This record gives sequence, structure tokens and C-alpha cells, in this order.
Amino acid sequence: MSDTSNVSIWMRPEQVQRAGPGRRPGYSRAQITATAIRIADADGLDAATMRRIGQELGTGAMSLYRYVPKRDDLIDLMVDAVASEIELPDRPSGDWRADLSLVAHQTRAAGFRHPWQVTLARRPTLGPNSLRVYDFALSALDGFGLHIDAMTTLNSMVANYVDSAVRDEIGWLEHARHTGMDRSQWMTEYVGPYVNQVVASGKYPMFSRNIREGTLSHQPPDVRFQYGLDYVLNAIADALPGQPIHRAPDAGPTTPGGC
Amino acid sequence: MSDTSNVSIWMRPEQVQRAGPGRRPGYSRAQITATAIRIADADGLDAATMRRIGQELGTGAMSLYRYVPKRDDLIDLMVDAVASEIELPDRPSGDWRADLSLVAHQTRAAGFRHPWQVTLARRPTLGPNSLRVYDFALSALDGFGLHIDAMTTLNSMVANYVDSAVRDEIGWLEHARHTGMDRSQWMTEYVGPYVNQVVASGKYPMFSRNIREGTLSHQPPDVRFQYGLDYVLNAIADALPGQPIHRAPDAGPTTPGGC
DNA sequence: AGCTATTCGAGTACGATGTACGCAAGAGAG
DNA sequence: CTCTCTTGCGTACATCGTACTCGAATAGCT
Repeated sequence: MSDTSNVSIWMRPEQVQRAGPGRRPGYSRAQITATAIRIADADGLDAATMRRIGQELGTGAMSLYRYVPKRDDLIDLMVDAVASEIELPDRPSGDWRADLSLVAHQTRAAGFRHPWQVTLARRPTLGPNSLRVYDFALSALDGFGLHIDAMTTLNSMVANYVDSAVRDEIGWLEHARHTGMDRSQWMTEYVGPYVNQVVASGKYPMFSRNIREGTLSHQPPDVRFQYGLDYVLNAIADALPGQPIHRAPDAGPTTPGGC
Repeated sequence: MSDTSNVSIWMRPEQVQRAGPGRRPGYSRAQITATAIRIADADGLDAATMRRIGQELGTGAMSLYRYVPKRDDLIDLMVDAVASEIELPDRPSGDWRADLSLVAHQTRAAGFRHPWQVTLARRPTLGPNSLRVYDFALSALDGFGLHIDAMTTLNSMVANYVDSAVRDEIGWLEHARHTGMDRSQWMTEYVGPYVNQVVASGKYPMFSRNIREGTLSHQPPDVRFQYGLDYVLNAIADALPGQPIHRAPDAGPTTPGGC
């Protein structure tokens, strides 16, 4: 297992039951993954080093390589383990808006539980749990006569929104861990004076207007998230051929700032 | 300058003209940034180490710290330098669809020239060039009576799409650099067999259908990008109050797969 | 011109990382 | 027991960002 793996981690499943001679494994892939996630949750992904994981398991760093080919593969396992927390019914309910909304909120919640996850810029994870979520979301858009290409595109719009929204909400925390300053500190000390200077310069009217009149950044995170999600879901409603039933009651999303 | 900086890089501008005693600087922030970008373009962001940058400039690693507080700050400078390549008119044309499309395509092109840029998961860059692009895009959505919160949300939809689309197109290259395998190799050797196995398992019908019937991944990148972009821009058109003029001629985006 | 204050250039060094290598310890099969 | 295979893990190496330090260079003042 410690060889330079040339195939995806998903093609090298753990041999949980092995017959024949040789010492029995004292650890497991799931155990290592869980430990790594616990460390990353607490102290950030960078803290989940092979040494630290080994230490918390009561062993050395190199022992882990009997179970995981490379650290990158371990991160793949971690991402898919997070996806396993996303609770979904076996099949979509038939109300696509509710189904996609469920996926969005569940994904967001999982992102909050594991802040390190949104700081990753990775190729799509092909683990079983990630595939399960993907298939559920796409199924919700099935049956409207759309081409599969259209469905994947619309689904990507939701996924992209959730990704970037959670990243905006959380991306800080990792940054805060690096620099040791919390959000208010960042705002007031780090960029605050600069933002004021930018606004005062008058060179960027729309940016300034957003700083002055924008209410979104002062809203509770849940409200902010729902606000943008409604826009995306309405966009999908408009793209679906003749299904006005599942569109939101309002003509547009609720505007927190008042219109 | 080599102290632990506690304020944003944008608040510590380079003192290009300095009076008084002391040796004159032999390098410049722009020079260092340009060199770092050149290295990152050629060999990936990880290759742009302080040592390597110094070496290419004919100096040591530590000399750079006279100009840049930390490597993270240098990356901020690099990102904003990339944004400076995005060519835009001074003000929007009045055709919001054309304006946002221009920003999208220019951003994508810049992403292709600097593949390392899309692999970053960072807080928004507040450099002058990034602000310029941001202001242009928001201005294009101004004048429709929308609240600033709505404008930023719609603009984010475009930015999110471009980000993730370019990431999908390019994210590979960084991965390829790490593992040493190119795209076809990755497809056939790394995940190909696994994908076949997943499809054969029958557990993920929508994923399988996308593999079998999906045409998007076989389209030229430009077509694929435009396909998704049309969806996003149409979504914005639907969200704009009563401005059917700038909507796309077709009812929906062109479906490459034929419908 | 010479002195002084100040700034830049860069070598050395430290703690950290991922992980290749090699061997000892353990466990079923004969 | 002996053989064979697997796991556990200590050691070692290359590489990273960067703190510390001091000599070299330069402008203004006497």
C-alpha cells in the first residue's frame, strides 16, 4: 500500500477481511479518516499532518501509509466522509425545489461542521457518498424533458452557489487560524482602514455603494444564504419548461434591504 | 518591511520614491510579482517558492522580504496583477448582457493564461485591479431599479460560474503537475476504470446517464463555457425587472446535444 | 572629504512538512 | 518450529517559509 499509487483511491479499497499469513492490521482507513477530520475541524486542515494524525492514534506517521497511499488521497477520503453526513431520502420527493433546497442546506450544514472543506480547490470527488448526493440532485431535475446536459448545468448552478456562499461565510476561519486574528479584528485592523480609504477615494462607486447601502453583509448568515439561494432556484424555475407550480410564491426573492 | 505585517498589503504600498539616506532598492515589487507569475505560469504556483523567485532575479530568497511581508501577500499581489490584464472600457456600454459577457470571457482568458490562479481558495482580493473589475460588472447591472444587494447577488452568480467553469477546465493542470499524468492519462488510467465500474454497478443512474448521454464534456471548451454562461445570463435577464430587450434571442440556451 | 544615520542584500539557521527506505515484530500455514 | 507474508515504525532526506544577523551601500550634514 505504501507504493506510489497510480490509480484513484477509490480503486484501491481497503481489504477489510484478509485471509492468509501476516500480521493483522491494527488500524483502519475509517479510523484514520475520522481522526484526520477531527483534527482538521479543530485546528484546520494544515494541522492534520501525518505526524499529528499518527500521534492522536498512538502511532507514528509512517504507519498511516499502510492504509493510505498519499496525503492527498486521505483528503479525498475526508471529503467523501463529509458527504456521507448529508442526509437525503432514497429518492427525490417530486418537488424539485424542496429537494434541491434540501441538498443545499444539508451541504451548507456539513460545510459548517467541517470548515476546512470549503478551502479546498479540488477536482470533483468521485467517492460513493459524493456520487449519492450528485445523483439525488440530478434526479430531482429529471422528468421535465430536459437534456442531461441542461440538468447538469442547472445543478452546477446550485452547487456553485452553495460552494461559494459557504466559502464566503467560512473562508475566514482558516485565514483567521493562519494569522491569529478573528473576524472583527480582520475587519477593523486588517482591511477596515483600507476599505475606508477606498470608499473615500471615490474611484469605485459601486463598491462604495455596497459598503454604504448593502445590507446583506449585516444580515444573519441564514438569511443571507437563503436570499441568494432563492435567486438561483428561481433561475432554475425559469429554465424548466412549463412548471410554474414549484416556483416561489413571490415574484422575486425577498429583499432584506427593503426595496 | 520584513517585520510581521499586521495590516493588509494594500495598506503598505511600495515607497517608490524615497528621500533620505540609505541604500537604493535594487528590485521592485512589480518586478518580483512579475517573476513569480512567470514561474507559476510555467511550473505551477508551488514552484514559485521564495528561493526560486530570488534565483531567477539573481538574488537570494531573503532579499525579497524587503519588498513583500509574506508569501501570502505576494500571492495577493499576483492575483491583482492578473486582474490588471482584464481589459474593460472605462464604463459599461449600456448593454448589460454584453458587458457581463465581456467580463466573463476576459476573466476566463486571464484564468487560462495563469492556471494557478483558479486553484486558489482565498478571501476576495481587494487590490485596485480587482476592485476595478468588480465595479465595472456591478455598474452594468445598475439603473434597473434593483437594490444593491440584488445586484451583488446577480453579479456573484456570474462570477461563481466563471470561477467554477474555469476551475473545471484547468484544475487538472495543477493536478497533472503534481502527479505527472496528463488529462488523457488521468481519464484512462486514474479514474477511467473506476468510472466504468461505477456505471456498471447501476447504483448511480444519473451519473451513469451523464457519462453515456452527456455531450458537454466532449464539446470544445469554448462551446461548453458559453452554454453554461447563457444559462446564467438568462437567469439574470429573468431577474431584471421588465427589460426583455437584452435577453438572448432564443428561448433557452443552445443545446449542443440536440434536444 | 569624511562622518553618520539609515536602508538594502543576503548568508545562515530553525522548525516544519510529506514521504522513501529498511528492518523488526507479529501471525497464519506447513 | 519454520517459513512467508504483513504490519509497525524509527530514521533520514529534500524542501518549504522565514527569523535573525551583519556587512555593504548611500544621502545629507559638518
